Amino acid sequence: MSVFFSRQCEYALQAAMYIALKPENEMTSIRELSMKLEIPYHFLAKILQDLTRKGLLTSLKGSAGGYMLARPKESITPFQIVEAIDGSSFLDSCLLGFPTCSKENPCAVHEDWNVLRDKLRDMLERTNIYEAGLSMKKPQYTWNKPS
Amino acid sequence: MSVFFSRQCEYALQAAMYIALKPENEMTSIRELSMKLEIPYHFLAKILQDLTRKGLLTSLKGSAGGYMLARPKESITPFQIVEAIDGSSFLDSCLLGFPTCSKENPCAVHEDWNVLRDKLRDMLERTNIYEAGLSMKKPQYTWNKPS
DNA sequence: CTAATATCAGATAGGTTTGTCCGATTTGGC
DNA sequence: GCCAAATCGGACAAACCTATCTGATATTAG
Repeated sequence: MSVFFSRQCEYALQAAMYIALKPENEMTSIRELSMKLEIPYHFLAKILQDLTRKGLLTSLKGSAGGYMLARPKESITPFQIVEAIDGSSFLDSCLLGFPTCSKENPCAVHEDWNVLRDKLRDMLERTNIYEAGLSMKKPQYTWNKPS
Repeated sequence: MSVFFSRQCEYALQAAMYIALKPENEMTSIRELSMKLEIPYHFLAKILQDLTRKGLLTSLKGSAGGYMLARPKESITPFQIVEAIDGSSFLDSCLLGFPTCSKENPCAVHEDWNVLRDKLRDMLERTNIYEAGLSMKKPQYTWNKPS
């Protein structure tokens, strides 16, 4: 059990925050991301392709190629990344796994889980990947941070 | 992504709550659980064997055999079921998937996630599987509920 | 033009989780 | 004692997720 998100989604979030800290219009290669974030190269490649298809990144082939954000770094939220990779089904599925779970036909933790889920969503939507990247003290992200 | 817990864990919680609503010392068979809760028979069998090995259920072979709770129904929390099946690693792992995440070296959502996780744990620990079963309005659980 | 260096696309391998099958064993009822 | 009904145990299959490999394509530098 990868806590909540899939591995792909975790890697996507890590990569997006990393790219957001780079100067705008500067390309970031899979190689760099893979090495700095310790993510398997080819696996990461697939994920970045996915994010590109979903319109969150733009890519450029050839030497000096790589990826950059498709939109302003402050306009992309972690939630949008999650949505692109894992989808948003966690927002309306039952914690206990009951196929039908509703206000009229609730499971034992239906309401409590609703509250927590909203907080989780809020956490992923009230910030953006740039601010999130800035807030991190991890060395993979601090080394190229503006001072 | 099965929202948070594994399928096995969801089934274990569903089954435990069901058994907790049965009269004490009455055996519940895999067949009954499987049909009422719509859980694959053989898969459920494995899970119940697991819960038995972990000391949460007791089993009896032969006709009129089945499973019952190993301890008083009010003393078993949903959290204990989760712990037995999925473990409790979700309590100390990073939401964004960073291998090392700590107060000194936090990820972007470290503190927020800590708070949510504590609430989640509290939700699973402040009740027991009997109360949880009683609180459900789902027909699978209400049909044999005391009035 | 050529070489080097990127991404792109598809096939494939490995691992884990989910789900199935079957024979063995135990228990209760006749 | 015998049969029916239940769990037990191990092997197996299917699906999904993670990860790898390879050839094709595009771009830049020289």
